[in-house]
Parts: sequence; C-alpha cells; structure tokens
Amino acid sequence: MRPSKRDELVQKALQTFYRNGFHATGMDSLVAETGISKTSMYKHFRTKEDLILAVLRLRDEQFRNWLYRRMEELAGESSGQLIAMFDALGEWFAKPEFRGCMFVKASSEFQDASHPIHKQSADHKQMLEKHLYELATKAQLNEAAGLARQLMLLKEGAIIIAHLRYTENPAIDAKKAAVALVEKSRM
Amino acid sequence: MRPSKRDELVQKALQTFYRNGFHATGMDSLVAETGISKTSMYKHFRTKEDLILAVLRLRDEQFRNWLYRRMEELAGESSGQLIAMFDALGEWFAKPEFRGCMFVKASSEFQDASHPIHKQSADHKQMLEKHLYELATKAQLNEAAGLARQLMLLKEGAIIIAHLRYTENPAIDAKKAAVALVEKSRM
DNA sequence: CTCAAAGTTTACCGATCGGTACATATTGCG
DNA sequence: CGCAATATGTACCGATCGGTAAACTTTGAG
Repeated sequence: MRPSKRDELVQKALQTFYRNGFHATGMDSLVAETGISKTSMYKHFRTKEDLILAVLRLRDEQFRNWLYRRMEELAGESSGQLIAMFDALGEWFAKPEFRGCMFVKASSEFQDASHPIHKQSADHKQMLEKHLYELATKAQLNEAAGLARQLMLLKEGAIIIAHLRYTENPAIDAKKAAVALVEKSRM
Repeated sequence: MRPSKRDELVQKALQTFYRNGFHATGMDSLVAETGISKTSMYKHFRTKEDLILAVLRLRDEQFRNWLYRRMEELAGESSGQLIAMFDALGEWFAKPEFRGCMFVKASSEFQDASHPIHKQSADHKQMLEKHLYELATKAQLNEAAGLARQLMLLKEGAIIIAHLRYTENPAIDAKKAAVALVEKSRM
C-alpha cells in the first residue's frame, strides 16, 4: 500500500470519473483501466464512495493550486487577480479535456446535502470564495464579502455555460461583468 | 396510449429523476412508483433515454412558463423584469423541493455534446437567454446581447451556489450584481 | 535459509441494470 | 354478440452493479 500506487489509482479514477460521470463509471472499468485487480482496488479504498472522496480531494488540490497560481501569474495586484481569474477560466474552457466543474457534477449526482460527497463539493466552493474574499480585502474594495460572492456567481455561471457550449466565450462576458462589479466596489 | 396517462408517467418520472438523478434511478423503481407494469412503460417510451427526453421537454415547459410569468407579475417594465428574475429565483431556492437545475444535472450525467440530452439542455438555456435578450432590447438597453449573457451567468451561478447551500441567499447577491449591470447598460 | 504477514489474483456473490418474449385482459368495431 | 387489435402483466433475459471469500505470491524480519 505504497502512497504512490494509491495516488496513481486516484489520478486514473479522476480522469475517468471526469469524463464519464460517477454513477456511469463502474469499479470494474476502473480496475480494467488501471491493470490491477479488484481486490487490490478495494484494499486501497474500502468503498466506491471512499474512492470518489479521494478523487475530489485530489481535484480540489489540483484545481485550486492551478487557478491561484495562474491568477498570480496574470496579475500583480490583488484586484487585478480577481479579474484575471476569468482569463484563467477562459484558458481552462479552451482545453480539449474541459468538461465542466467536477464538483458541480459530484453534487448533482449526490444531491443529499448531508452526503459527504455533496459536503466536500460545497467545501471546495467555499474555499474558493474565501480566497476571493481575501483578495478583495487586500485590494481594499468595499463590501469585500458581497463582491467575492458575486464573482463566484459569475465564475460558476461561466463554467456551466462553457460546458453547455452553445455560446462563444462566457469567460469574456464574465470578465466584463467582473470588471464592472470591481469598479463599483472601488467607489 | 391516452396522452394523459403518458403525461402522468412523465410527471412522476420528472420528480424521481429530479430528486435522485438519472443514472441513479432505475426503470424498475419508476415502474414500481407509478404502479404500471414494465411492458406498459416501454410501450410509452421506447428507451430510458426517450423517457428522459420527454421529462426534459416537460421540465422546460414548466420552468420557462413559471419563470416568465413570475417575472411579469413582479415587474411591469422590461428592465424591471430582468431584475425581477432574481427575485423569482430566490422564491424557487426557498422551496423545499429545490434541488438545483435539472438541465445542469442532465448535462452533467450525459456529457457528450452530441448527446440528445446534452443538446436539449443547451437548448433550454439558449431559449432563456433569448428571452432575456428580447427584454433587454425592448428596454432599449445597450449591448442587449452581452447583457443577456451576463445575466445568464449570474442566474446559473446563483442556482449552483443555492444548490450547494453553503451561503445565505445567492439570489440577493445575483440581484445586486444584475442591478449594477443593467444600470451600466443604461448609460 | 524459515515462515508469517501483507499484497494480489481468480472466481464468485446476490442485487440490480435496461430491455423483452409471451400469455392474458381489455377495448372498439362489425 | 364475435373477434381482431390494442394495452397490460408475468416472468424472464444477459450484462453489469458494488463488493468479497479463499487461494496464491511476494516480501521482510530473525
């Protein structure tokens, strides 16, 4: 049960769950893809739910690390980073493997608010919002909390619309709206 | 094969799919709930996918009718109706049966953009956006198309966040942002 | 080396999946 | 009424679901 092996399984499972969905992906197919046996899989993860939770933990880490770093690379100032989030999202949307937000999918398939998978999805969003709040505070913007929540709405909306792929580039629309809201918070 | 019977099945299936998800709901349980036999069910709907498509058609009709009417009831002017959409959403979020957007769930579980269920979900959003666009045009707002897309982002984001239930009332945040964006379009 | 602990494999479990063949009621038309 | 067409119910299909018992292979300590 070396950690690297386990991580490898989680990484593989992440890709398959992200492409195919959670309920639609059977443990058998995951086992077939990774090459290990089913019993070994169940030694690493007691249940499918445990595996999904591990996948979401990895996804949370990967996504937040990537987004935060990209926001920093794209802008120096805190307020600029808030805006730059939408440029980063635009880059994500353009990637061929983009399939929407994994946590939205997870909370859609496990809807009960008390379900661990649902809670973990909510936690992910809450951590993102907190990061935006801290940036807004550092930028000395008015109503930092409300602004952070509004930017979250734009972000989530953009991801949904980008996934539905019926319109050009929702990241640009979201960015324009974000600029307007940030400007308003400066007054 | 009276239409009323079929509609009754679709209505029942809608509730179950909305509560439990699509893949997580088996045809057997739908059959058990409605009291009819499996063969009769498959006489009305050739496949599960057909049933889901019928469910989404009904949901589209119900939801758009309800939202459009509520927007009209809450505001007389076109620009006011755009804002009132977020009050209507707030009412929806407060209902005990609220479980997020059925079309987001559908497109999450059937991700392939070429899949009929995915396409129908995109169509639903596109029709909503068109309605917002027409209201924005009637209100003689600048950049009506862009504004409509931005309001859609706020709407979708609010539904996602409301479903995750970690924050107070996203409809209020969305409404404030919408007011700011509409005001900006007036200049 | 010995030998037990840990990890892995094969083969399988009952339950449920979407879907159907076939026999039985029910219906509308002459 | 007679009787075919239509709708329904029973019983079942192979495939797959999440998960496991038991045999086998590898490994590390003495």
